[in-house]
Amino acid sequence: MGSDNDKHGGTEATGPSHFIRDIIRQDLRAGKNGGRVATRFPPEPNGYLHIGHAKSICLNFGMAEEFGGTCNLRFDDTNPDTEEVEYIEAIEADVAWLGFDWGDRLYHASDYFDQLHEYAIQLIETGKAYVDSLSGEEIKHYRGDFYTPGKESPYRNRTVEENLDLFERMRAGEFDEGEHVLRARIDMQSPNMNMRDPILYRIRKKPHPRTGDAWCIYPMYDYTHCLSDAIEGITHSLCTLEFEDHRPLYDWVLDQLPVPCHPQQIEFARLDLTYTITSKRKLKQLVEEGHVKGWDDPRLPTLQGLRRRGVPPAAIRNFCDRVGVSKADNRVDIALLEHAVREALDKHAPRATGVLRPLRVVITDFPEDQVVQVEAPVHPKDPSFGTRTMPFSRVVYIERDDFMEDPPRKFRRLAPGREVRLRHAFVIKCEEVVKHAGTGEIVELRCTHDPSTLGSNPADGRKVKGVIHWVSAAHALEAEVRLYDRLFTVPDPAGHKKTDFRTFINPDSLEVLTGCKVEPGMADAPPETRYQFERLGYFCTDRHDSRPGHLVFNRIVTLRDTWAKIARQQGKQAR
RNA sequence: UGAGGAGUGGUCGAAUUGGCAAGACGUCUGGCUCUGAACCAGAAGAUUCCAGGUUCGAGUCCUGGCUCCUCAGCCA
Repeated sequence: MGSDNDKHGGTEATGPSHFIRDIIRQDLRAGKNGGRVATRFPPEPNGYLHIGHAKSICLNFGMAEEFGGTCNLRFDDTNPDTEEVEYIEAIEADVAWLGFDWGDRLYHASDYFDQLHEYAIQLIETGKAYVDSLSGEEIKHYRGDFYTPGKESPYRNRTVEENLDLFERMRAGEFDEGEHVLRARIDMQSPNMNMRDPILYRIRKKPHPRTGDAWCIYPMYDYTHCLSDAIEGITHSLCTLEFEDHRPLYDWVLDQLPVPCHPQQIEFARLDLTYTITSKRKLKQLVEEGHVKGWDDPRLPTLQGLRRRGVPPAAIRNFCDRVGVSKADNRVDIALLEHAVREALDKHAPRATGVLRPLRVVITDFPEDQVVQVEAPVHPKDPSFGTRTMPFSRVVYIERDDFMEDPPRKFRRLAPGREVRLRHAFVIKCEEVVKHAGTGEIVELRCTHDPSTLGSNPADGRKVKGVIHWVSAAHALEAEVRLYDRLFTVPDPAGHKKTDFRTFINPDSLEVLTGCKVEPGMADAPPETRYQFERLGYFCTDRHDSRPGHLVFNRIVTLRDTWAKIARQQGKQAR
């Protein structure tokens, strides 16, 4: 069984190079940073991680590992308004689950609050920062806009002593939120809005998840991030494109202060996926409005959702390697993720039988009381998985889809008068279709079997075209199966200016099937056990709802389904 | 009317110093098969955003345009 902890199965193959790898290589060749590579993954603990974060995690940890460096996990926890320990814990669990190890390098920006405060005082002393007493509204007006240069605040030229005094009193809690802020003194005329005297500290009279009541002033991202990087000795500070405009400020702050090093910020394009959304705000909306059942709903691209769905972490790592790293906006086809999932699972998932929509089949020429234990490989391509046995008896269930009374062309399954192979067992022939007297619904098939076909082809050399799966009615386990499909019906649900993304929610993204029949060998499957249900897809026992005696399976992904494609085309032609 | 980025098959994405436009996913064919899976073999699909220019030769260099993305939180 594919262990989730086999760290790097699937990421071995170093894909084609990308510009960040090239930069690091060049830096190493040039002897920069003393040959060191140090990265970090810096989440803000105000939400759950999703597939987009996975790209960043894989990149940061991946570069460190590739070049013999280190990657820190650092929480960017500078805003007590929105951040919670619950998220901190979930994020740590997610990164670990993904397969990365930060060793003893778990940090928080809040670890540096004292140092940051010290640096702020230095900035004030060197005239690079000042306390502004404009209101929020005024600051906004003074800042100007894209086309209008900003105006300097009347408080911009306070003396160092006055600034020091005010800042100290801000820290001491003498003022209310919004009364004063600490600002960098840069350039109100700058065409880059980030350089128009950005705010460094604001007053927030909120307890912090980690520092409690120790502070009532909190540093802003732009000030905190670069300094945290420098304090940790980060060499390459990888972030997404929207921070490109912030780089001059990142560099400016570091240039003003006696920091131990000056990390290089490099921006790359964030990952977007078709048929889903990754915006924190929209994810939150889906959860809170009940369109999905929580942050770990298996339809969500959150790491928790993917995990619950049954996606192996190695598949996510592999996927992240394949999407590449560039600066172009992109939307990766979710089929690539599905491919990575199938690839990982094909290799590692034991095979099993599950009948989702059972149709009763009576083998009329099979003795009532006889049970044959048929043997089947657990993994047809990997003998090390061993074999299993499945009981075969007079009454079995097959998939309703595997029988058609009036089959179309190319249908290779069961139909009146036709033969089909029951996988790993006998060839059977459909002799009679029994229907409900009132509704006309097919309730049972009556078939005969060829006793010579267990483990061998028909002696007379006739070809049996179809193979279908089955499970013995007397021995089958009952199970609930949750069929998941894409959450949205369009590739870019958030990209329609005039239409809210919620209108594209796929009404069939979840179908719950009860009364499914699965082979008895799965009776003791613990939660988070993955199988391939042959001919159907990959399934995983639900983390929370499944237990031995009460099996609940999530469909991770279907197998590639050529027949579905043919049927679709035939349907189209018929129309 | 500002600044910073980005444009390569349907989707991602490669392409030393300018030298035959990789690869993957997807699509389509065929083969194999006790999973219509997997696997194997093959195919189609590209005026490299546009227009000029330099050059024996341009995705790459130059000029001019076009389109898209990001930025006006005391969020990150």
